[in-house]
Amino acid sequence: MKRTHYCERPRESDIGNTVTVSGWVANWRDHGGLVFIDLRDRTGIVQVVFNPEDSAELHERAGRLRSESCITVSGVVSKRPDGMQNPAIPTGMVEIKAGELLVHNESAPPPFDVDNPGEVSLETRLSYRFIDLRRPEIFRIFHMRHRILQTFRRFFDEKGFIEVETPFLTKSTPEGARDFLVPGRLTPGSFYALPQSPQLFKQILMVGGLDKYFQIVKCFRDEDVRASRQPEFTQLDIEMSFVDENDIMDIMEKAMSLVFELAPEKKLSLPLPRLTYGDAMERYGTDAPDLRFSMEIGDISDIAAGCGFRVFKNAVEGGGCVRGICVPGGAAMSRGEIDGFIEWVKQFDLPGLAWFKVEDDGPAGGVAKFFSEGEFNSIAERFNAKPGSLLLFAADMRHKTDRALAPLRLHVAEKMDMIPSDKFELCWVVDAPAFERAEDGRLTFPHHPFTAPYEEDIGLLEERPTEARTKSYDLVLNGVELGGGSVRISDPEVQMQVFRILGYTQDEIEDRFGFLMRALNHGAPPHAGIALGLDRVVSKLLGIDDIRETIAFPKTQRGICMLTGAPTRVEEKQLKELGIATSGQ
RNA sequence: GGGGCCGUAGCUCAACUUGGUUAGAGCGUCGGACUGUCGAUCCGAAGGUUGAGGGUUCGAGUCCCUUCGGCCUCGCCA
Repeated sequence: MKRTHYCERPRESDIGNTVTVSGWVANWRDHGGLVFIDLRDRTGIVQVVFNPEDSAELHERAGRLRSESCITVSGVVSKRPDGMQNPAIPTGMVEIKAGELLVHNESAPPPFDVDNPGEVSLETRLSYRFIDLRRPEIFRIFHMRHRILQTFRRFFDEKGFIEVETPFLTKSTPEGARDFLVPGRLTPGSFYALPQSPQLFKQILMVGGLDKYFQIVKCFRDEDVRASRQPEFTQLDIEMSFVDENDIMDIMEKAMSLVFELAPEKKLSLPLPRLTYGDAMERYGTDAPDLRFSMEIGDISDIAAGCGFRVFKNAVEGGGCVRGICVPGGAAMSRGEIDGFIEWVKQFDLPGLAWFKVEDDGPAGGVAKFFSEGEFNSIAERFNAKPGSLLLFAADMRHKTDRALAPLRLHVAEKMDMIPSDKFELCWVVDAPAFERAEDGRLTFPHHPFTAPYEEDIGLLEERPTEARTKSYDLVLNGVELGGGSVRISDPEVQMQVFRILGYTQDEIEDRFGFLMRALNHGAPPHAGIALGLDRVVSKLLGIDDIRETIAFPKTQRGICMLTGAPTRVEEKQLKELGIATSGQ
């Protein structure tokens, strides 16, 4: 008995035809006489009727069927009796009168109800992912993921890109995220690392003349798991030769607009807005701004410097700043709600917030009394604050004010219901600096050390490294970084200079990046590229917050696969072979 | 590494203010009835090391400590 139709297919036009359907028992209703089986496959549900008058033997076997058993049934598609139709399902006008039944595999009682899962914990669902995946809404996620991947593949193929696979067993790079290591059996004491991204390989492919490369590829980073982060995740990786930053942004925008057509309610307007990294940091306090609402961060350090409020004055005199947001309608908030915000920002290591309300006759409450009328007017003007607004200020070093204000802006907006949930604000954040000063004073990089600075900023690299801008671009959607890229350094002198500024010795450069330096000395073309976090693209397009929902077999917060239990201990023999000793535990 | 929430039947939850007899409910499961249901209905039953271990107490699901696991978050994520 071979399947002829998917469960959702039989309709009134099929009445009288014999069909064979396969699937899982979604529900069973035994009336003593009639037995009804709702049969489910990935397309939907169809009702099968077993009538003892047709076959007593078949009816008896059907009566023993239970949820989630896997069966194949054939029978005649029949019109349901009047009044017995079910308009809730597409096949609800018909039913299959069973003539033959094949039970492939009975199911033990499922740990949760597939069609009414309620609020089953992710833990349980992932342990029984094979049951969870039978749910129509879960199938829809993976079908969408498939379509997004196929859309990208088709698009880049049509544009002349070549998909090339790069190695998973590769070289550890101590900078960046922590590596997953794989011991090399033939080279005891040596380790491969799983790639954090195929970055250097794709650059080498450009030097090799591939010209246009793409890959949909797993990347691995051994950092703490979050709802938006998995230790292994999928990137859409792109690299092109003889192009500049605009070419990459242009082609990516076209690809994204195609993908967005898969969710027709989410329209994109092209070209996407671009804002500079400096602008984003100034106005939103983050390099991944959420543009669905305004409530931009304002800076009143100049006014605060001369005001009578010691906390503000001291902050500015100590090299810090005073920055804040203006909450329209926030003056209606109670003292308790405002105190709630003050408590909330403490998780970002900010001591608190200063605040006052703007009323018809001037400032009120909080720190209002410390400001002259002139100072108040300047502040109100800067924020364009209307009566009824609430002003919230953070006074501290710039990196600390912004670390708190950026999430506070989102937090308040959510509380005030200012975020239109159907809006999709995609933008580019460009021109990130080549270097950033870490809190311990060391130089790091916002992107990676292969990012090309603007020619006119190369002179700044040595003297004022944090002011040198790069030809970089991050793609940001509703406050989430979907991906980023840059024009790469193709001049070996510049690359060497960047490594030296980062403090690498000649030996270290040769040891870690010797192959790159050699490539850059053998006819490297100008090249640029980008990588997108596909799990995030998929979840955003589906309106899902947790990327685990879009990954077939994701890891838990401790990096454990609930299905297999990995990672697990291995046999002593295996370790010995690899020359590895574990330290106790 | 830090902070927080959670863990009770297969699943989702309850057991209160203040520790008190035999830890309950819905769904599911099992048995029975039923020829038009579709989250079927009705009758009945089984099902618990309250995540684990220790402590306080006459008495612990409840309080304390440790531990395991899940989730959120800061740090981390070139």
